Amino acid sequence: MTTGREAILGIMAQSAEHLSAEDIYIRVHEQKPSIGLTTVYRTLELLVSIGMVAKFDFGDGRARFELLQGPKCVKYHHHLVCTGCSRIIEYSDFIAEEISILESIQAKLSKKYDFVITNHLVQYCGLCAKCCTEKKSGTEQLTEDQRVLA
Amino acid sequence: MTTGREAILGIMAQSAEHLSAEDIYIRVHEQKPSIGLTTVYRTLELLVSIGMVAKFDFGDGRARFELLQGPKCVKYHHHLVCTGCSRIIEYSDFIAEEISILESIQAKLSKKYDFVITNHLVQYCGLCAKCCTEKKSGTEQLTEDQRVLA
DNA sequence: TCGTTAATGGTAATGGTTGTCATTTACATT
DNA sequence: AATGTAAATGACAACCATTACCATTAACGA
Ligand SMILES: [Mn+2]
Ligand SMILES: [Mn+2]
Ligand SMILES: [Zn+2]
Ligand SMILES: [Zn+2]
Repeated sequence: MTTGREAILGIMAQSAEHLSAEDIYIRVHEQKPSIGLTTVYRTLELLVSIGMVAKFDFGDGRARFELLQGPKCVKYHHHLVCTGCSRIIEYSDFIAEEISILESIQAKLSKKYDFVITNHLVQYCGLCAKCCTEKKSGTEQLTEDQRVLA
Repeated sequence: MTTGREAILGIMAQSAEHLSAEDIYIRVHEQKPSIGLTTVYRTLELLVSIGMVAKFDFGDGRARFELLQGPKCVKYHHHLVCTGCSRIIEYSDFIAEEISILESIQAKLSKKYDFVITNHLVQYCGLCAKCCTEKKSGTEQLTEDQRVLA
């Protein structure tokens, strides 16, 4: 354990969730300017490999990371993602009923296909209310543009 | 609908699943060399936007696509992914019990958070039997190397 | 303090994906 | 069939998150 790794873990423990590697780099850099972006990537890779950090892809072209251990950490991270604005809602209301069935299926899959299953991913994708109305008005504007050109 | 789009759809209908954009480009190029990679990307984007094709990220750095409509297409694509060799198993055995609870939760999430939810993603991640043994022996070799150097 | 190994950081390279723009195609109209 | 217009296309360049490289530095036990 080095000072750089401690600083990165500290940032992840106190910051909001779903940070990108660059997000973390910027915050770590503020309090310890000697740390480079490469080290952030390497540390995150290490933390993911030992199961201390989860890596997600929400479709916006960069990976997102969140701490799995420590206070105010939840075991399961199921997400509701807006494909319009990349807003992420981490719901916990209906997790319980999901978990039991997911774990049951995990056991069956592991046995049938001879896999060592380490984790799973559940993600709902759609549009939030704001993006939904924007998309509608956006479509209207597009047809107006087409009429102007016609 | 253009000839290029028809060719791409034809390839996706008859090929194995989980093709990357370049996979599709290579196959389309064989039977229609005039089609470029850019058109493949643009067509896939279009097909995804109208819900005819699903786009997945299995963590190997490139997007994967599969047709959602037509014969031999299933409605739900839940995957078991090996993080070692990127092998993908599309299981269908235990889907039924998943679907009902996922749809129930989708309805609750949609109502509570005011989202229009278009699809969801379920993915189990782990190591297949082959990669699991390789990883163990790989670790042993690594320690042997360390001993040789020591 | 010293020595060895692992970690680091700056920078270049990688590679999937997207942007640009001149040219071609599709298709409705004549 | 010929024509006109908007959409689609393809070659190429640009983008950008991530990774590779390598000389330098930090960690840590002796
Ligand atoms: Mn989360
Ligand atoms: Mn599939
Ligand atoms: Zn949104
Ligand atoms: Zn494998």
